[in-house]
Amino acid sequence: MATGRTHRPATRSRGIPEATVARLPLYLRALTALSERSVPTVSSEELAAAAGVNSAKLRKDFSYLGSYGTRGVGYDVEYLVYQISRELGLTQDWPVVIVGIGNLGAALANYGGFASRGFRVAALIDADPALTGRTVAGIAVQHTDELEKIIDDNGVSIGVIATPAGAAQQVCERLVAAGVTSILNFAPTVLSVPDGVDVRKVDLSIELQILAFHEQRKASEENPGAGIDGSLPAAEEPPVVAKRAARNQAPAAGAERPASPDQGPDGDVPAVMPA
Amino acid sequence: MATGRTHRPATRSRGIPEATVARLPLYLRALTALSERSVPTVSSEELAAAAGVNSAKLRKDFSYLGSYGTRGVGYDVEYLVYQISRELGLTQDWPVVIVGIGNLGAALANYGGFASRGFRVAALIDADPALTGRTVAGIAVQHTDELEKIIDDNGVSIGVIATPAGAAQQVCERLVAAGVTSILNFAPTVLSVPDGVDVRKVDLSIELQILAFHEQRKASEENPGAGIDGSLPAAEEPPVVAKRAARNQAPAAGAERPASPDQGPDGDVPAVMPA
DNA sequence: AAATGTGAAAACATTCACAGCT
DNA sequence: AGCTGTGAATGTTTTCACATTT
Repeated sequence: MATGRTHRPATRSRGIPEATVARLPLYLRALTALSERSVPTVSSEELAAAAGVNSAKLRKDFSYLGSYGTRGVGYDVEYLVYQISRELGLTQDWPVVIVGIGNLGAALANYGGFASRGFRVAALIDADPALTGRTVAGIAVQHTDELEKIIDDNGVSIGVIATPAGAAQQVCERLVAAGVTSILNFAPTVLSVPDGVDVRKVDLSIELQILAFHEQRKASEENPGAGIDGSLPAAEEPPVVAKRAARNQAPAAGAERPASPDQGPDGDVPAVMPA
Repeated sequence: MATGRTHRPATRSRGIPEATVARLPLYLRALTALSERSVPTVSSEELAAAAGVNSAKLRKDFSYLGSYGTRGVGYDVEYLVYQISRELGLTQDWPVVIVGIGNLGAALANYGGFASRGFRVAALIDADPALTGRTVAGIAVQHTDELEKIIDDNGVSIGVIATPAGAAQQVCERLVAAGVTSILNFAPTVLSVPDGVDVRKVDLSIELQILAFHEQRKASEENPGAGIDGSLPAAEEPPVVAKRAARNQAPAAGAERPASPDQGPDGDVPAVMPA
């Protein structure tokens, strides 16, 4: 998932495994919930259950942070909340800009989780002049022209891209040039960035496709033999396959594609993007 | 059980590694773009670059699907598009329901990538009576009461949850009871589901927190001195390490020794939710 | 000559199982 | 007695490097 792997051991093995880092937010959320209920301590077993992992993994994860538990007792909730927050860098406030205020960008701006927990939406940016000045989630949308100034004025180092795919790379470059070094990309495109810049990607259609894969497998497990086209082209000639043997109900309006067997790049539906 | 007895080599054996499955959509997108430009063949090197991975990994991934390339030449773009689509189950049409039509749900409904590529939004569902009947992305929002009927009538097996966190588990249970076996969860909560049900999670604030972790590390690399050095003490620490972002800083609760759970609520907000 | 497909090695991640602390 | 912290074992993923095929 994480793109851009530019981390070196440098000195001491100060490196927490990436897989562990990815779970820390999960633990933090579970701990925060416990904290709100004034639960003073929690065992690895309980916390693991709340976070949806197993306890051995959790203990191993925590062991990379240090020894923050008490044998025979468990972990002090408040203390652990603080330690993990610190490890994640959430004890400081991160100003964030969101570029692309379409449906998705607006949803992100309204997302409560942003405002809490160390992140602050410093600005909303969009290329559409019709949007600038309008207010979304209590924040005025500013025009793309201002991008560099906004980044600079606010000391922004984290940017969120929620533009159409076609605009993403360009926006990315401007963000990076202006000083942003971490990007959360919602546009369905691969961003190329210089070393030292981190990119994380959230891609709806990829998630759905992964689900479809497993769903299909479930189906064929119950009903083997119903597979599509069992014939295995044992590496024959790569023919211009007549694709999509539509065997299902009619798709919604015009998502069909003409599969002319003779030639033609025939539009495979473009990788569309978020609004 | 069952499964596992592979007759012959060469063919796809059961069990494509999960890491590979997660990359197939990426390859598919890159291939689709090539297809649109009428590029007939592509090498592992080129395709890997377009997908943002390295070529050895790509070849290994493809080797799990079968031998679809031609040595000395590369891969036939159209053919590979078809093979990967088939493997992912995209040669059939998957009806999907979206539950929770707030900001996020609406954004998802409008997301173009949904309609294309084998997915079809079969229904939008929300608990708010004020919304039902209203149209979003050309689809009428229906009330939660209809959930079971909708699932059943449309043969839905994939559900998307975009409700507030508090409602997610309940919605999940109803979806599962009605026959849904794959869930894409946008609510920031851990869903518990019976065996056989797949859940994937998309969590904005987790992604941001992971970025913050790396961002923090970058900052302390340039500006050692006030870093997070794990071997040392907890207690206070001079926040505001970042080069940029010298804005506010967060709470920073006491967190001395793990002992007194007396105080706690430092106005820590709940794990908020979308919509 | 060019590029795939794949064993084998290396790196990384998870799980086990228990010694050691409270 | 209970629960953490961690080496060792196991499993998974990535990378290497090259024989094989066109």
